[in-house]
Amino acid sequence: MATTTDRDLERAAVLFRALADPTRLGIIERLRGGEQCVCDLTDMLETGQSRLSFHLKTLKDVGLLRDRRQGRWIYYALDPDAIAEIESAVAAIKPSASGLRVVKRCE
Amino acid sequence: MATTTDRDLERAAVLFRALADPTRLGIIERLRGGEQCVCDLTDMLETGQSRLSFHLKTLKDVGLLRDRRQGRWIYYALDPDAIAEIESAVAAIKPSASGLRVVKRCE
DNA sequence: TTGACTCATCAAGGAACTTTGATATATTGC
DNA sequence: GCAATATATCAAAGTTCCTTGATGAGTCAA
Repeated sequence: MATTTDRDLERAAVLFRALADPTRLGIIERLRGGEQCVCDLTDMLETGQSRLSFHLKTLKDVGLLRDRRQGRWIYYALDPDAIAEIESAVAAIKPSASGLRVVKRCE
Repeated sequence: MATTTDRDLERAAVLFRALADPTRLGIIERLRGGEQCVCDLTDMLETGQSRLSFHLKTLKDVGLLRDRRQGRWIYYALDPDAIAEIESAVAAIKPSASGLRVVKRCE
């Protein structure tokens, strides 16, 4: 089991903070089925354009999304590596088997 | 596959926000091995008392920690149910198998 | 090249979160 | 009861995050 450094905690916190918003979770959910252009997301999420753009950038900045321009549209997609990173961050906070017992008390 | 409601997204965002801080992740990491009293956490995390108390409350308020008083000490422990809740929230953002293909384009 | 369209960026205001130091509360031992 | 200890709570200040409306930049078609 690898040890967790301060830098790991920082990175995990950054990822979790990116997920700490219902609008951004809604974006991610809509990208589960594959990439979407911003126009489709705007329709689906019923949100202002600059607001959506802000949240897309937030997710992209931490590596959760990739984007690609095609003509006048820009397509966003989930980055599977970042999703895997989140899964491992969650695995790192799961109680260990030995943790099911009390292992220490103040004397 | 259950559908995700706005309320689910709200709740998931609340959980992720609680995890979006390195100090709180440090607390959780130290509780993986079992419950600890605040005094031990203060020593380990080298942080001010009121600051630690604030973060413990933040984690407890969203259901991630439980506490119990024993004499003059208060012991905190991870709540396994909340950890499971986080795991399912993460599972809900994983790309679906069909999402590996592009399923829709703007025309 | 002009206009329409799609999206990003910027600035300003407001809201939410965090830290700090001071004070309050509960428990224990004397 | 009193003092000491462990922890919570509160208020004030600082910091970060979010929303909104306005503007800018890239692309296409005529």
